[in-house]
Amino acid sequence: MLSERRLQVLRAIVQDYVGTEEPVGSKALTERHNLGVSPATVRNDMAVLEDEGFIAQPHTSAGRIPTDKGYRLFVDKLAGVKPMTAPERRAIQNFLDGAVDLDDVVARTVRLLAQLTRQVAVVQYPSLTRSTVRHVELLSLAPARVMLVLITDTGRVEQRMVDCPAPFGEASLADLRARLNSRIAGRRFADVPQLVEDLPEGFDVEDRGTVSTVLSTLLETLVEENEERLMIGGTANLTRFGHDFPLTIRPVLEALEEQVVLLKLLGEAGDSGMTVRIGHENAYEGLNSTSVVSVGYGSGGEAVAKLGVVGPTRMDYPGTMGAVRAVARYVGQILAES
Amino acid sequence: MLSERRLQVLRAIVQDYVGTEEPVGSKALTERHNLGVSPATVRNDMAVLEDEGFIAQPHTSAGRIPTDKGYRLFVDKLAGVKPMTAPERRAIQNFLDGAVDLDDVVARTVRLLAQLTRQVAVVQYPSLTRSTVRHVELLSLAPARVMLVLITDTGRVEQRMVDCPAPFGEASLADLRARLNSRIAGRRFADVPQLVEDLPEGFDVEDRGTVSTVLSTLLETLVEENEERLMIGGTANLTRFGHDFPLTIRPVLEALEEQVVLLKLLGEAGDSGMTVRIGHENAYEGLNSTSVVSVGYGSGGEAVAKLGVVGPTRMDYPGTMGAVRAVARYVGQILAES
DNA sequence: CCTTGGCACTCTGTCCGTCCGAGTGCCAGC
DNA sequence: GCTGGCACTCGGACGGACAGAGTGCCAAGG
Repeated sequence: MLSERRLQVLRAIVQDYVGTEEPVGSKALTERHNLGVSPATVRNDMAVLEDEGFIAQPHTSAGRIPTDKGYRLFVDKLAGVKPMTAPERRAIQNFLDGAVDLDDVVARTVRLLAQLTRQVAVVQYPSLTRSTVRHVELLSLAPARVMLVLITDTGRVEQRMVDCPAPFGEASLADLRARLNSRIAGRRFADVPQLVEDLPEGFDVEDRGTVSTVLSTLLETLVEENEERLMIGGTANLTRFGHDFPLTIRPVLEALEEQVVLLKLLGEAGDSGMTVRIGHENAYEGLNSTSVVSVGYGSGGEAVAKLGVVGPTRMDYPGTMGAVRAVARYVGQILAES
Repeated sequence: MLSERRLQVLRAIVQDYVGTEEPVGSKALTERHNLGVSPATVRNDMAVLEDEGFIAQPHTSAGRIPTDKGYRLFVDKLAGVKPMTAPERRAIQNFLDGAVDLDDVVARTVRLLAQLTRQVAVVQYPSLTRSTVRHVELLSLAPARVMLVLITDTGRVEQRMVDCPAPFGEASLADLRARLNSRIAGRRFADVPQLVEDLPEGFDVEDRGTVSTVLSTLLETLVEENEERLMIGGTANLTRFGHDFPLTIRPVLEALEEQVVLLKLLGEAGDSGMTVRIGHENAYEGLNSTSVVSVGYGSGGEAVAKLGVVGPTRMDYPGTMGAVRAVARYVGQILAES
């Protein structure tokens, strides 16, 4: 186990490196933080920290920089979450309050997060699986063509075109609409399949084909759209990444374009509380030099989706975590109100 | 007026520079293109081209690179549009054919464009102004709460919550729904306001307030959502921009985040045919070192939105223009089918 | 009048050697 | 266990020399 002072040294190294982006040496450390010991002592501590794998030197006779393992320790043990100041909190609330619909809420959240953390923000749309059906609407567009519109309690709307095997009268449509809604309105998406299982049986034989088609499209929508969507922003902040540009930034941009990758990334993060994935802890290779800070958010006590930021491993963890947490909290409030 | 050979020299300079990214000199030119004259002659021609502002040298005794004006001339007079090959066209069609809804069409188009041109792709969602109403649906969510769903002929769906001044019965709602649709279904958005102007008059006094509220929300939707949306992709291609990275790439990323900027950019482009804006021709400063190639697309003969790519001024114009044109054409077809 | 080969000139990028400073590891002494 | 001292290493900056690419200009030739 590392002594208290060695932990302090590590903390100091992380803080300085995050600030200056330059390898930090023993002398500079003792000057900026009053550790009460001489550079020589710090050097000894650094040697130990390096042996243990918490820090490394880019080349002989350069200062030390934290390793992923070093950041891990820093996040777990040495750093708290820096709370937002009151004015910041007010600003967040004001900014989010202006949103008019779900898209707008998500868009504003992305902007806000990117601005607060000066990093790349990722916000997942509230998931369908955990949300409930508010209403299902069926519209007849042509004799054998129906549009299915699904409205969720989070304000999300999905629509699908259904080509019916046989013409379907207005009366039957109204009937189906009524029965469908009485069964599934207010219910969770996950429960829908079994709730509608025997629905076709109540209809005339000639309509059953169409009813089944509509239902299977509905179920498809639930599953397909479960491939959740997300929105990203603040990519311009990538330019602050480092000096060895193209190489670092390219894979990150590529990862950000692949929603699948990002969704997996968020999915792997723990369900409750804030998750910080540092460098190589990220399964996706392109993000091996980045850290991902994410947290769930939701209208009630339960998380319906996640949001977070992607930044260089060399980031201000306490500040970033504070911002992410605060934004998640306020977004949850906004969703609960609407 | 420039002689035929001088134009050829300019064309050769543009082609070589686009290929190599390096200033091109007289000797290299005569070697790669058989102009039938000596380097010395080419030098004279280059001096003239430089006087006229078509090319420039980064520093004395370096080769020449085209100026914005040079690219302009190249695009207008010297280069055609390179048509896609048959396999490419098939690939485009196959890829777009798999789309399931409007979002998917747009998403696929963005990917495709980015991949074909290896640049940043921008696709605007089909505009509401020029499209027509397919159906308006009204759902009663609570006694005094109505959800308005608007479906366009391009498959776009917009929804709005309406808080009514007074409770509104199901019968009245059905009545309104029927009257509304009979008036505006199939009509252009621009015509809707006057078509519904006197609609409240046909209702009972106690319902008129609600009807007006619903109508004004509908009109708002038309206007508000006219702030068109767009999707971008291929930002990873920005890493191929140039060597002087952060400075070049940053403003571009910023511009891409500002949908307003992009929409204005597309909006300024000519309505018919392909538009190429080169370097400083772009009003937005951050894009002064980029070129934007855009074109309208639509389901019928008429353009309902635009798509295009953003890339370095040093781009393969014929190839890019060919790809943009081909994609626009196929997207139009897909929209027409659905 | 246009083209051409020749020539002197001007830059830039690169290579190389030198030097300085920051930082280290180790050791002896407190 | 801390500290000061010391020798060592290495990377980055500086500067001069050099090669190469490219130019502009000029005089000669078609």
